[in-house]
Amino acid sequence: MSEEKSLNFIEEIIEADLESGKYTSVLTRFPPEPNGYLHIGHAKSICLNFGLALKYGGATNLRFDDTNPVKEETEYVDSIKEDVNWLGFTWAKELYASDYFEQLHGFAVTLIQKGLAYVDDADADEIASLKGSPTEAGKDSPYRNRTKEENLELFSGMKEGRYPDGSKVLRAKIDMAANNMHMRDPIIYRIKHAHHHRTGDKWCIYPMYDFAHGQSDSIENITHSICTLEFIPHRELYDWLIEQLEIFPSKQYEFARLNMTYTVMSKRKLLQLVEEGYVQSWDDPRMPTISGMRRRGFTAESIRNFCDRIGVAKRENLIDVSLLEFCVREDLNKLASRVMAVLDPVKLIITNYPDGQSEALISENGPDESYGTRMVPFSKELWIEREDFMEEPAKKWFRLAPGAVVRLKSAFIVKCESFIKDTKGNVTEIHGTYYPESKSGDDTTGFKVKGTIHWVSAAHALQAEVRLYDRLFKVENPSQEEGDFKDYINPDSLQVIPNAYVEPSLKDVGVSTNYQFIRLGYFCVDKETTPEKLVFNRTVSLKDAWAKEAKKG
RNA sequence: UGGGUUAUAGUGUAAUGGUAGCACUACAGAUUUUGAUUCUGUCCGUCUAGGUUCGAAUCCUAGUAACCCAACCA
Repeated sequence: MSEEKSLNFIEEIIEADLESGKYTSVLTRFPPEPNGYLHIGHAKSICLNFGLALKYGGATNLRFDDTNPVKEETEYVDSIKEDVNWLGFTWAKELYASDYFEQLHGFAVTLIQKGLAYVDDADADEIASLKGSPTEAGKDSPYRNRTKEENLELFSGMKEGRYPDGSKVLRAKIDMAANNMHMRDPIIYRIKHAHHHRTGDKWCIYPMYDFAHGQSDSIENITHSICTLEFIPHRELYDWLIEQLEIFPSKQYEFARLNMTYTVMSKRKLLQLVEEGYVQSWDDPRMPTISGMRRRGFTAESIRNFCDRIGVAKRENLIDVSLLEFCVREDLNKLASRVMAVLDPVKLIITNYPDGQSEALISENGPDESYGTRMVPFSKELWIEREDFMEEPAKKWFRLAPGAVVRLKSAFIVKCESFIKDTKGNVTEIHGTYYPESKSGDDTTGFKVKGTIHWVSAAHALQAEVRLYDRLFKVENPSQEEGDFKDYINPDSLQVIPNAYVEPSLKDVGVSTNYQFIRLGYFCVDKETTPEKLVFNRTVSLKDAWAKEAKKG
């Protein structure tokens, strides 16, 4: 009696296709161009394509759409494979559109032989001007009526490298007056004397997207070819080519791409951020790239859950990043061990605790026994969070203040007796006394304290660099603002704390392990951590009810 | 101004002629040795105007708004 989850529109199509017997199984594909790193928008597509195959017992190919050699690189191929894998998906076949160059060339020859394609000598500007406009029909190219023989000869010359880049193209012969601009004799092959990351210098003509994508789908017998909304106008051409070529009829379906608040989601813009140094790399933890989010400490599980929750439909959307943060906290809450770290330290001296003494206290690693426990050293001098002390306590303040009492997590109850300030008025030391009978788990005092704060023993603490990340942009939708999207970058998206203190149990941590720094947030070990220097990334803060309360004034 | 696509709480997404539901957010409360988690509750919605129907988010008509299309990019 599981609750039936409603189907998205693509699932409805698939179920209808399966039921009618049109197909007996589904084959999808994820078709990235290897010209950039994958981002959370791709994750939506990956989860959709692979998820559909998983749900309906089919398979998914990973196919690189590598038809433009000047933009594509092996580095990107490698990162894409790593990201898809990390997200938890396994492709049936690793394929490349370039694997089909020979067949694709054959298809082009077929089209010419059928009188459905011609070689055009016009240059880019001429072709564009003859194309007309959305409200105005195009005009035929003067080369449109060449004979099949002439076209065959010319196309063969193109292939053999007899012509320079841009001097000729092969166009499908469809309808220069079509309402759909993509049907006005689209270019299907162009000359590029460029080195291809896989085929090397074998080719100097390359198919355009429209003459590669659908044909590759068809060659692979893809049943449901799922892409984003902006390809809707391409579908007519997609179907036309398959029909004229008389090949396997793959079908294209379009869904709305993901947009998310406070970030940008185009490879072009992300590339700019990297190249112009607004972020340090594609995997900068502020980036919405999969590698950036991974480095930031997001889990694959949480990203999959997010993609599940945002749904699949055809309307434009702008997802609130707080949903992603919710998914991340939800998963990390289950899996992260709790430890103590102090980011903005101020010293707390327990005046009635013996000098030079220390003791190991048992602390739970999580909310229940399954997380286990660890030992944490306690001593006379502790670091606590500056923010946890208020000289003149606000209303509803549960933390430290002159005369106030708090529990030190997993340790003792302390009472603040006094504090010292420097000449600038900054608190430099807080003095307090502790109640020896109030030891955590063994408290016989009967005191009820409202607040519990975290701490680390000054003598035992480890120094660490902690990097706090905030949203990359100051506005919800930077792409829709006036002017350049880069004008809206948040200058405070990265705050580095060079000398935070963390408890000694973190001495030999493994890169990318997730922790909860109690009361502060989820953090993970950055790849730049060395035996000499610990580096943590804040994945996401904890929800902070006090911050809200404080804002009210 | 041609063609295409889409309109349901603040944000997403269901309801396929029959009680407008779910999640996030926001707000309020309970529990809490994390002001976390957990739990409970509250606010808020069918683009507009007509029509068909016992009954319309859903069907019809006319509007309106948003997005996409004129790269030898994908």
